[in-house]
Amino acid sequence: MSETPPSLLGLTTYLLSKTGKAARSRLAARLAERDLRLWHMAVLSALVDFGPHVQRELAARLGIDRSDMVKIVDDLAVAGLVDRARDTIDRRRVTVTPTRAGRAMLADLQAEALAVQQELLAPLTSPEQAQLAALLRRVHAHVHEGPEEPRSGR
Amino acid sequence: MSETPPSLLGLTTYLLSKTGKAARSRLAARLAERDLRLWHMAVLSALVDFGPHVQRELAARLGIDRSDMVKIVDDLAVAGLVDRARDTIDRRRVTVTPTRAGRAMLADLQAEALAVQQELLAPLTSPEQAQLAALLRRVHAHVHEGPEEPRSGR
DNA sequence: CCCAATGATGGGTCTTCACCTACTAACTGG
DNA sequence: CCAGTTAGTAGGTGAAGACCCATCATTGGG
Repeated sequence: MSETPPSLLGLTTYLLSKTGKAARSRLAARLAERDLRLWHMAVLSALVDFGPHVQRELAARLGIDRSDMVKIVDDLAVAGLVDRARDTIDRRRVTVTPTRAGRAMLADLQAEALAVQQELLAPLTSPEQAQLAALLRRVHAHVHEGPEEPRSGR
Repeated sequence: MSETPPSLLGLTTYLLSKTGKAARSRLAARLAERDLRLWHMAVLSALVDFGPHVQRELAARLGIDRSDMVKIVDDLAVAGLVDRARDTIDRRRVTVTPTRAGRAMLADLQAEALAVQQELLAPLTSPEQAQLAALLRRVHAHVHEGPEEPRSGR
């Protein structure tokens, strides 16, 4: 009765879009419990993986506008998850560093992400989950390097 | 330099979210060239797959609000892709039927979706693409039956 | 010492999206 | 034939996202 049209289920594009949306919204819901959004997690990940960044580098790495990065970093700073420090040699720059609380929070968020993942991929066996991850990783790498369309007109 | 943090790449949740977003936005861009959006395609698919629907059934099947469905059907009707007809025995109901142009358009859109799919999944071999589709189909079926959280608060 | 470039901000706009309400026309059961 | 319910419709709301610009402090080159 409430079946999805088979025409759509035959399109991988559609499946990716739908399951992706489910993944995003479920993870976002978990983050929201801690008053965080996906970008907050992305920023924390970048800081922990690659070490302290100047704000501008952070924005460039994650591909978002630097004025938006300001707000994200601000949220994280207020929550005590990162430290913002003026660079002593170039006082225009602000170096962002993860705090201990920030690292702990990231570990927490990663656990949540894994929980969502288990919930989402429940019907797949472990090797299948790994295979899905491997395939997606390759697709992601391909998509990420050749974004094709910077932004469709507004 | 603009690498994505490995912590994120290790999370299937993240990969799904990202590739899903890429799939959605690319397909949406193709549809936009015809002044259509994803829901328009979904409605056409439902009509062609399952035959004419009363508007309310359409909304229920696709899981969207009936007031939003009104606008989608209206767009399609204006574009000549569907016919709206008052039910003769219950004149409150409006039966929506795909026109010949609507069917042709859907075929067109499906071709576009396949093109996007080829572009997106280029790094994968054919059997790998099939495998990805099969895995995603199972995940989608699972996600779709147990939505868990109807809607997180607003 | 001045000027152009740079980094961080704050502010604002413009969409999209999901949801929700109220209203009208029409049907149905008592 | 009246009351309550249902279908479609119009409209509004609020959040989220991506984008863009003006401002201000700072720096570095000439």
